[in-house]
Amino acid sequence: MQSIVQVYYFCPVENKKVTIHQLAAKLNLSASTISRALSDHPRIGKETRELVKRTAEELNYKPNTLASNLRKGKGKLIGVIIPRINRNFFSYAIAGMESVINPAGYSLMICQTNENVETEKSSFENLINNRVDGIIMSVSIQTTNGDYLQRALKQGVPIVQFDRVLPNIDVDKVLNDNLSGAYQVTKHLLEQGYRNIVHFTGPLHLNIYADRLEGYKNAMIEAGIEVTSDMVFENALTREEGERIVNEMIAANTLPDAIFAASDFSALGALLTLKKHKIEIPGRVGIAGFANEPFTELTEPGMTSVEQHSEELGKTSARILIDRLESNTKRELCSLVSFKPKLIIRESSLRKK
Amino acid sequence: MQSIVQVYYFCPVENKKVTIHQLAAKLNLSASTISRALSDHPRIGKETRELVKRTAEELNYKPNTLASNLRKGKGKLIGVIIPRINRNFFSYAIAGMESVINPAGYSLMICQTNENVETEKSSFENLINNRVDGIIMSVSIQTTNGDYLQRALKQGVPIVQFDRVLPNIDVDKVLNDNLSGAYQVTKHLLEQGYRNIVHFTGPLHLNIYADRLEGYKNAMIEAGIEVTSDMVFENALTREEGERIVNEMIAANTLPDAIFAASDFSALGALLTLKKHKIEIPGRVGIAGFANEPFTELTEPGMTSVEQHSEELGKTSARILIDRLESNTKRELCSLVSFKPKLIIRESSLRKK
DNA sequence: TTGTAGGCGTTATCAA
DNA sequence: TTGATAACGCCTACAA
Repeated sequence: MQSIVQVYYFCPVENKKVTIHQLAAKLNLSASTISRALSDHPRIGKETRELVKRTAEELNYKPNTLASNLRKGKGKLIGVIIPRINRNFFSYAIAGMESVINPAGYSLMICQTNENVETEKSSFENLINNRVDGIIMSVSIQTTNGDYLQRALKQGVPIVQFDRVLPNIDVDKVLNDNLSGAYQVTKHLLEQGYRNIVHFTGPLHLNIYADRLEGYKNAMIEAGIEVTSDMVFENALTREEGERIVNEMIAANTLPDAIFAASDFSALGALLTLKKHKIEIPGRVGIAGFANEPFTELTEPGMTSVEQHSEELGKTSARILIDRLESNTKRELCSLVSFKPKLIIRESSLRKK
Repeated sequence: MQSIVQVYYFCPVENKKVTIHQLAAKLNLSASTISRALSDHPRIGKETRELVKRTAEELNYKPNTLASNLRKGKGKLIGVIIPRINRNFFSYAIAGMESVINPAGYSLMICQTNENVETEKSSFENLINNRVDGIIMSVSIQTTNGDYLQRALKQGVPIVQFDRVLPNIDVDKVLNDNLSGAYQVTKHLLEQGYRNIVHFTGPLHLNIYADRLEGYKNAMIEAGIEVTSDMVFENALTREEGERIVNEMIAANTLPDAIFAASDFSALGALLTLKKHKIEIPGRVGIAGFANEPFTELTEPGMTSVEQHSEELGKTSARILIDRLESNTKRELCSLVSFKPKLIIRESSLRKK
């Protein structure tokens, strides 16, 4: 990689800041009249309004949202905190939020934590200090408790948690039914004749991984299979971990019948490693992931996974928040919405054809 | 998909907003003293400062950034406008920006336009009205001119354009050398013995597609091959378009030797369609994309593409902007930085082994 | 229909 | 070291 730097001519700056007072002076009106004209207040002459708007345009007036929000006490702004914006699940969730929030006249302030709890806290503070109307969030992998949220809650800033949520905190929550998703996957694997099914999971303080583990266990127990601790791999979310674990299994000659990973990425690592070693999928080992990342459709064999309706989750989260913001009556209840995810069966787990 | 709704108990709100005046009253100090204490002003007693900070903590005081920014005239906030946050290129560019901007004490306000020029304009207005210190942006596919930027520029809000930039607008620019990237790809295909190479491209008013087309043409001409208009497909950026075009080629029996797509997605559509028809890649048709999306590594055969160093682009854009913000001397020049992208050769174009 | 006055929460200036 | 005052730009009673 190489970088070249060139320079060229520049457009000069006129540094005059136009306010409603400038407009007022120019038009021999009062600032309040300008304010009313610009905000389509009813009590104003039609001609005045148009004159003001025209002049504002000419002078390149830009309303100062800061001042306006400060004065009004609030400003149609919603904060979003998520672990990563480049995860399919989250980016579609954001698209869903936008589709609800923008038409309602709000804007979004998006923060990503990169799975870092300190970043999460400071983003949260930042949003609160910027006086957002509400916050929609999904916690990082490192986050174990929500004490830092409590104080904001008391201040009356509504929070909606989605997907990865914290226990013991009374806010609206929008979830996937991870237990059901994992149960569906595991049951499917069992139906395909796999018996010794292992599970790749993540930090179990996070609801999503705890629930997926639970769903897996439920299906196994239902099939009369005991789940022992050596069947559950806890730090197994990344492609690299998936590769590492499968390599170890191959070396130790302990390959299971099937792998159900709580992450598509570790499932990918497993799949690629098995392929590299010419181990047949789904014949010798079946594979299933979770989240239906776009690449699951492209691997060979295609990877069985679980679709989580992320856009719907985003929409619902946004609707609940806006509902709370716009209903003046203070409600005493929180809602808990849960979406049932959908098993997407592909060849990686289809032993019986 | 199904959704269940439940409700449960709720945590009540204490709706008292704490300001520096509350703190002042409580401590029998003046608001200015509180302000100074909280912002670590030098002219303040150590004990007072600690007392104030402790009390602020106790009362759950949150500084009002709006008020502070309004008063100070500015607020350590940088706006980012991009087409889509879930494109690998852009999400890594953002990661790069964050890595520079956060340590410098700024925050990011991220807006995605979904390739819609109206959304782009309103996001832009919104950022300006929120008095961001500067804006880093990449325009949408629909954007053909930057008139709406000019007025903001005159107001002195610095703008850095990256990747997809507009001509005739004097701002700092950070680019990929798309011409070089496309030239490298095409030359590589030629070296592999492909002759009849077609090009999938996008709207040619966008620098990135115009430049890639140019690079492709340069290499072809250099090899003594004339590029005729039927060799260039203009609306060919999506997977669906890639599929459609290749299907038509197959039906019309006009398959080329190789396809160089300006987008990995249309290259993917082409690749999958060829595979479906059992047309050999790279034997019968060679394929190359652009952007090195993660899936290019996973297709079979792996897809040749071009890595664009998006994180570096993001970092550089951020550095240039911050530099401009923090250098008090007004500079008369804009910089133009260009990164040379890197050809990533995979099997989809490797006819000679 | 328009103007006046005051304040949103903070900080900078000046004085004490 | 601290306090009083004014102002950032806007909005909203209230008065005219």
